Amino acid sequence: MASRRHIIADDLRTQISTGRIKAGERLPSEAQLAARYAVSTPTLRNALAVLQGEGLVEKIHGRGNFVRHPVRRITYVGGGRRPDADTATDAALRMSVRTTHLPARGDLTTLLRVSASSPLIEFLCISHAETSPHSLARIYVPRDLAPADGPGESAIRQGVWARLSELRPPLAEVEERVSARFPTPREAATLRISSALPVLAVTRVATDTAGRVVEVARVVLPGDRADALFTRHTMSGDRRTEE
Amino acid sequence: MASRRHIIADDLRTQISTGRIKAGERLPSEAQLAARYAVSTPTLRNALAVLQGEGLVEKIHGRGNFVRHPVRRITYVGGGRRPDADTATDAALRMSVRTTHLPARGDLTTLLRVSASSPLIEFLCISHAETSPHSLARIYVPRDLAPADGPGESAIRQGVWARLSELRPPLAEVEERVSARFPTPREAATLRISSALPVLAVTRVATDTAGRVVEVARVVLPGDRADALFTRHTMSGDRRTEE
DNA sequence: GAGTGGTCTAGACCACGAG
DNA sequence: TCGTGGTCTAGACCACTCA
Repeated sequence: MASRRHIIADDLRTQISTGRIKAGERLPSEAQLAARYAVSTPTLRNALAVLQGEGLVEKIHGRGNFVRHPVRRITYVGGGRRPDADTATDAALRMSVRTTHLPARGDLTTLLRVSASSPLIEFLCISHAETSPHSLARIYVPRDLAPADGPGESAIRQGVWARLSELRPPLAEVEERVSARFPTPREAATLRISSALPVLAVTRVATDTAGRVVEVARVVLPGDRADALFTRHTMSGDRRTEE
Repeated sequence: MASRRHIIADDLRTQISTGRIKAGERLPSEAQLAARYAVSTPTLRNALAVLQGEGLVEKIHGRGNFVRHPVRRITYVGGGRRPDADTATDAALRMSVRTTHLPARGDLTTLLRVSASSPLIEFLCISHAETSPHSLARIYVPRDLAPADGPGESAIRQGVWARLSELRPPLAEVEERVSARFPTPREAATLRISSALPVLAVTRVATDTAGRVVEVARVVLPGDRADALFTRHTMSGDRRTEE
């Protein structure tokens, strides 16, 4: 029942958790490890894939396999009107934003409840922490809701979200659909992760009190270093609808 | 940039979406497909893994690869006090429940905020729809909150959740942490999915108005056929705490 | 038992990163 | 250039399903 990859993964896992291999250290090369465990390279790579999925090991092409620092987990906080995944703690993450004008098409027309070719603005946000990118968000807003084109990239960070929050009727509903899947080749390249590692994908639809969809966001987070957190406070006396 | 597996996956995907291969149909055997595309079996299997991850194809050991019916998606509804993942629509899913008494240990002590070895009850819930199992939930409740042992399995469905809902102070907070990861070998065997397919894992912590943790649930859903849905209604005039 | 997928082998060749 | 990981090959053998 226990396949070889799991036996090897278990062995390496205990070596990591007991500190025999320390965080940040490089593992021996895959060829060396394959020789040590007397398995072929694909099998050894499968064992490493298990550890990657657990967030214990990070592969870097051309350099080697590294033991991950266990702390580095991102938390996407749901239910809000945040532009992007935020770490709960440090705000010291750089974020790059690229703005694109485009017509509505495909799923977006359904989600935003607009007609095809309706003008949209896409904000493509990539946040980095330290060296590696770690979240990708594509945010779509009907163009008439977006701020004027003038201010340029730098103003977006405080600009768009503040305006959407304050100049518009408050949001009535935020709906977030979360799924676990593999990244598209495009997403894998952008996030610099293996396309064999699962990602957490969040599709967020925000509706204002008038029932208009004011924002659709597609957030992709690497599964090995991110969680999504949803909290619901039930006021006392508030009977939740049981349906 | 386009690897062979993706080229093959793209070809099969269009054959499926254009209806040349219909839902429910069996694909040719992997050996036949490998011969047709002139690749080795591992490469062809990688191509099928891509489609599996997209939820288009389901492998059944000893039988073949089948085109999935696109409708069959489960939705886990967050924020509630539901025992398990429910389909939004049909209640025609069988669920088996196994009850186990066990002492608190590991993460559970932290999550439930009880001391180690504190008595717990575990409800292991497996829900089936049609032929295949499609969700696994392990629910942990402090033993003094659980109903008397008497009623037996059959009463649990309406029993536990009704009691927890009504006999106790109402829940004050439900916190759900979602992650994308690979299943443990145990989970893969229970859900009858490949251990190479990502799952959506939800850890739900429910707290009552007295601040006591009354339930911890670990829900595992196959990523290729499940989403989690979280909805937040913001009352007009209700300024959400901006952190 | 025949046919299927699941795992593994022992290499090969290509792409990336660093000196 | 050299060592690294990324992808692929052409088989082998085992486990599962069904007749």
